[in-house]
Amino acid sequence: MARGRPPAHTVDQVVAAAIGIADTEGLGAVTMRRIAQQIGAGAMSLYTYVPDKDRLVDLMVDRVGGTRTLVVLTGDWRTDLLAVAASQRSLMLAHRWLPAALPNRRLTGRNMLAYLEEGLAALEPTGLSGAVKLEIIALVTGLVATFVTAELAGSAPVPEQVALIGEAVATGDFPQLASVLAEGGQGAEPDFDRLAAWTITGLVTQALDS
Amino acid sequence: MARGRPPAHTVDQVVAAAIGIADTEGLGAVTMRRIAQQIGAGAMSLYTYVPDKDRLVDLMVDRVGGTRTLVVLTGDWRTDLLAVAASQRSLMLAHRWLPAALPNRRLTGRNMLAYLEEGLAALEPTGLSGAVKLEIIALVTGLVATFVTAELAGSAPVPEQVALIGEAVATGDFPQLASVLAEGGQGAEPDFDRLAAWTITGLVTQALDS
DNA sequence: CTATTTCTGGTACGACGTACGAGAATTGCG
DNA sequence: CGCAATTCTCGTACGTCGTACCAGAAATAG
Repeated sequence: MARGRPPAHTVDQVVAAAIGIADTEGLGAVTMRRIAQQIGAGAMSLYTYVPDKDRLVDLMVDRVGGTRTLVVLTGDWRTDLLAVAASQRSLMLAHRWLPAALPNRRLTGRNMLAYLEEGLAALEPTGLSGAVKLEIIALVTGLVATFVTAELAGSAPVPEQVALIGEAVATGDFPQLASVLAEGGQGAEPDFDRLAAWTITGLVTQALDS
Repeated sequence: MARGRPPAHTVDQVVAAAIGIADTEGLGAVTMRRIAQQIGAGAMSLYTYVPDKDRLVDLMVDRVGGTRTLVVLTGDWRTDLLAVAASQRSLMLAHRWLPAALPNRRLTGRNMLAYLEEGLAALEPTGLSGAVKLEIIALVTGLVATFVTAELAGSAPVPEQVALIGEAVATGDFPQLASVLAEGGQGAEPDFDRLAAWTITGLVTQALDS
């Protein structure tokens, strides 16, 4: 068995290389040629392991999903769903490209399915329908991505922007903005856990009420 | 005055053409050559009106922002902030590319500043610091984008995915997922207003408590 | 008229994803 | 052993993108 020329690499090597590049240089630096160079192969050889780049990103997402801390369920849906969200947040902080990569993904990987499974299990005590549970999970994932994106962006205003904004404010058309700029205070980091607790429990409570 | 060859177009024409393409064919179809063709110009002529494509997208975002329904403030921050969010949601539904275009934008346009101004005014009665107010506005914008994205995605599972998921489920490793698939019911559309009310109010309440 | 300024758009370059196909490396069969 | 069948490798090449460059066109100022 195992006829034909033996593969010089593996799918996992390809995906791992891609993740490494994304982690250190951002998602934009992940190109077929760059990955190939990383593992010492020709660009076209990658297509032996992966049908196209879009699927490769799917695999990247699923693979980092495998490193997520699994949640031990308590049976209280509030606690459990928040734990799932917190676990997902850690993952996104470890791989900053993840929030940007998530949109338009196919959820076919086993680790993504495991994530769904975990969320469904957490929501089991609510007695909600499966479809609603899935919708809640999608929303929670989106909310976490939003929070993490805000967290990562921090408040780093580019000088160019400050100049333009200052100019616009000088016209007097934006009094609120003017006084905020005059304040100039640094924004305290919002507490993810508390924000998540409120928004996520709110989500589920709404579903239960309707 | 007005020396030199007169411009054959205007920035507004360029931006409007780009928005038209994005509205009908998606953000991916917006390319310099395509826009140029649309207004009957050479691709390179666009660079007379816009420094580069990234700034053009900034201008697109700001221009559609100008069509947003302005909110009449009541003085109650809950009502007013939710009204701002609802107005932003309508905008995103009218321009489905907006949620995808929003990340990494420069907030230099007057309409974006007007949006911030409106949000700040809505939050004025809370007495929160300017920095925190801005952070809340950013989060609200992100939440609305998340909800709209979920809304637009609907539940349209691709057959290919269903097959792969069914296969994985058949292993018995995902019991929750299995029973959801067996259910097969269609998910009721989540009610944006109620979700927004809960999550956004929660956001501000948290800020007030800390 | 001429010099100056400004906009136009063809050509071209270096990225990108990837189709194609010749060559290399392996196994199975005679 | 030789030879077909199979499978992976990767150089070349095409069509796309954003956009640098620059010669030419069209206007005004003197």
